[in-house]
Amino acid sequence: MQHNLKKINSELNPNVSVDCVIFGFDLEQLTVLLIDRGEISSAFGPRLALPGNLIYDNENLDMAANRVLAELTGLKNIYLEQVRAFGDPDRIHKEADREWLKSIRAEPEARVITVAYYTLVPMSDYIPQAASFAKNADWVPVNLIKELAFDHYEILQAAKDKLKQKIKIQPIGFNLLPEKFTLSQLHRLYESILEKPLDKRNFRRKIQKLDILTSLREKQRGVPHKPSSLYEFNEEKYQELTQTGFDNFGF
Amino acid sequence: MQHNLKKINSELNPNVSVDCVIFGFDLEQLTVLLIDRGEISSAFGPRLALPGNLIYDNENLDMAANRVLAELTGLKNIYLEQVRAFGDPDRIHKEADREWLKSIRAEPEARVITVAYYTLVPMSDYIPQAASFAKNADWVPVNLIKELAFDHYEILQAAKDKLKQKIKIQPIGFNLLPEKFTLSQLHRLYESILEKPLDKRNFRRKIQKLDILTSLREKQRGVPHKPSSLYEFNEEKYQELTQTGFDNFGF
DNA sequence: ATAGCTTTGTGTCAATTTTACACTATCCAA
DNA sequence: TTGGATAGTGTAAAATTGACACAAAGCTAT
Repeated sequence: MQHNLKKINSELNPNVSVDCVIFGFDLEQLTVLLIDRGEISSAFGPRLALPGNLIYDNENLDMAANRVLAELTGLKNIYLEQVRAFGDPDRIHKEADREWLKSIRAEPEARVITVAYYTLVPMSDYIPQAASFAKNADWVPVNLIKELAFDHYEILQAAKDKLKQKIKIQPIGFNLLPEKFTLSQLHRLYESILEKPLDKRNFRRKIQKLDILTSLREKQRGVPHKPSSLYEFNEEKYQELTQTGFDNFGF
Repeated sequence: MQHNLKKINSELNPNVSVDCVIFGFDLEQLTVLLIDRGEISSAFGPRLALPGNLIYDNENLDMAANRVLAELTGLKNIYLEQVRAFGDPDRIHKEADREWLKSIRAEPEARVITVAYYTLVPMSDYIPQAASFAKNADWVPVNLIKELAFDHYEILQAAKDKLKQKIKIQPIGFNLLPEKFTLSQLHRLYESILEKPLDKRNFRRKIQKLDILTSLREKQRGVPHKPSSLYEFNEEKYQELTQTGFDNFGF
């Protein structure tokens, strides 16, 4: 066997990982999919972490993010957008994190930079109980998160910021909702992403003007108040819109 | 000597590099600072590349970008903003690039992901002739660039896009101008960043309303036309503005 | 000195967009 | 039937945008 400077394909690269910030929306608030790392770490610090892992030497970053996400949650073929790279050499400094890495990595002390991705999925795409292979992933309301493993809290904040920006430029929020939804739900969604209240009437007017909603002849049932009508997302118009691009959807 | 899995501090990390997109403005058009790689590569492909290099294992990415920039151009203490990571395993596929790497790197075949940064500097901060240590860096008008080494052309485009976005949200363009400048120069700057014409009167109106310019009692001299008055950038007001944040500076 | 070239600097009006704001309608539960 | 909850709706004032043209000031060449 020769000098092994040139790495074999399909070998893990000990220096580069990807982490995924998967946003959901429970119709009340923004949530994010986190991995419970279990007892090993709980004695020291936060049990929760973003789904992430080292990349292989022969895969590009986008593919790696997709693979890791699939491995940890079963979510497949999700379009993930890059947030940015995080590369503080000290980003893994908590004792619990070091311990945990020892249990799962060949080179736990290697310096790792990570590339963060984010995306939006309907929460129904991932249901914890049903995902047997999932390593204890679960949705957690973003507001309740006070700390995470490694520098994942910082990553989460960066992803939130990116999302805030993005939603002003593209109508991405729809990815978070079920097929049929109400304008109020959409309204709450925007408010929880932007973290500020939006005037109801003005919001509705603005959304309607985008002309990407199809009003269904259907209403909510069983709610203890006036039922709201349901809408669908008009994919065709949406495509047009993102093609031509619209500069300003400022809230 | 022991098994050397744990890397020594201050060792180059063969897997991670940084590249810097340094924008300037020659009062006519947007420019970018490129390194001439010289004859070694010219037989095969583009001689020009972004300033960049591998990071050390013990430095964070932002610091690495700053160090590399200083080493290659002498520019110091520049605030660099991250664009994103680029990690296609095939991003170094041109023959010329491989040859060049062999001449400067210990592990030329290692898979490298790179983290791109960008910033804006007044062109007067870097003057090629004066920089003896600089490895043939020079300003090149962005419009003239058709190809670059590695995937640097793609990186440049991504940096341009980021800049376009950013300038709609923050008045960063001022970093590119000399201390005293005219509104026409600022106008041209915005046009060349946004790559579209802007109505002169409307532009001026909008800028003035920001209230971050101080009109000097001074005019251009020696120009073969009506001299324009010079302005200074009012740092105090600017700070206020970025603090409070302004959502919409849409052109 | 003057004619010609070049760029600066300025205002208005119409159309659009934004903001602020309050009451009735509809369903369920008690 | 009443009370509680949320849905749904319009308008007027203010601010912003977009389109557009001409006189003023300096230099140069004659």
